[in-house]
Amino acid sequence: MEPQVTDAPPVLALARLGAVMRRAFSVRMAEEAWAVDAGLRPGCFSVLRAVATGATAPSQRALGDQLGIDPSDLVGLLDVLEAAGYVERRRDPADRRRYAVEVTDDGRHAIEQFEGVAATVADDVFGVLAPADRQTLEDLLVRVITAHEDGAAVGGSSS
Amino acid sequence: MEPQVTDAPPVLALARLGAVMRRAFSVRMAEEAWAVDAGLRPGCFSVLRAVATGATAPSQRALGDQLGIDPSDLVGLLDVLEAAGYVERRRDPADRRRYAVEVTDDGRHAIEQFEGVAATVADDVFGVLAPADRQTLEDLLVRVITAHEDGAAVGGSSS
DNA sequence: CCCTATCGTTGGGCTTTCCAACGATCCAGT
DNA sequence: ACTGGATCGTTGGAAAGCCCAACGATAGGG
Repeated sequence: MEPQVTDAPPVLALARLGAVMRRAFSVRMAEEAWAVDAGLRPGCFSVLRAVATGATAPSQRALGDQLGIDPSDLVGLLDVLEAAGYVERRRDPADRRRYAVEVTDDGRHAIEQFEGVAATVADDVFGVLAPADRQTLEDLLVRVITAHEDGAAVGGSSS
Repeated sequence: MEPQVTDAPPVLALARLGAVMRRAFSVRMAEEAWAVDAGLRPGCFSVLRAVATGATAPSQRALGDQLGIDPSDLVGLLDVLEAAGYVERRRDPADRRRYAVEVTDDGRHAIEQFEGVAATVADDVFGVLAPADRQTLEDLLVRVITAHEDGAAVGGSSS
């Protein structure tokens, strides 16, 4: 049998795979007391890591553009992160409209924690592949993702 | 410096990429009159193609299990597809609880249409890679997806 | 014949995502 | 110095997707 389960352009299938990963991550994270107590949502970790990996403390708009998150949604995510003590909002002295978002030591520690959880999820999803193939897949994915993070919206809001 | 733009387990980044693809597909599909008139939503096409590619006319439960879609959500998607004339719900004579969902000729034609749109989206997303790398990536993704379609829930509702 | 399980369906709740508008602040031109 | 337009963060609400609980209709086993 084997009736062509997925065809050439697996667009919606990949979308579904992404949703599955997000949900799996959310479920695993719900078991971590430190995350639940702080009210951390899945999106918080994307933001936290973007803040930590960026060279300089970015503004919220720069964060939103990089991650493709609407600035209005970023507010709530940063509120949670700041309440948890993982980031700090400081006024940019050069432009007092902006906040310079900086990660704290606790924030860096939290990143290590949740990356362990992410690794578990990745094992569940990519574990079906041989190690070499898995490495190849992850490398290619990172290339695609970083290419689109650099500011190229795919098909959406071209105002 | 070189602060690791994306780390080893790109879990949330892949989730975001999937969301971007879904949205891009939705936007492109909103420009197609035949799709808008029928009220087709992104999920409809996953279902339609699953019905068409399956060997025998599946039941709605089988469809939901295969695609990871809740049976309750499948109802609305099939309602739209049936109203558009792309599928037909026939009572399974052997078990009158079940519907045997069959694709129509119009449905097959619609699949060709929307797969062209999906190819456009795939070009936008994967076009940043060299053709050989893109082919490798798509092959590996298909392998991962099919492996999880065969009935292995990743992290969520494992009863 | 009865009791349990399954199928499709309905309804509701939760989360994420997107969009419009508003005060505060910066910048350019006069 | 003042003013008009643009940008930043924030608020509020709308829309869509996903998941769970419950219900009638039907099938199957004791």
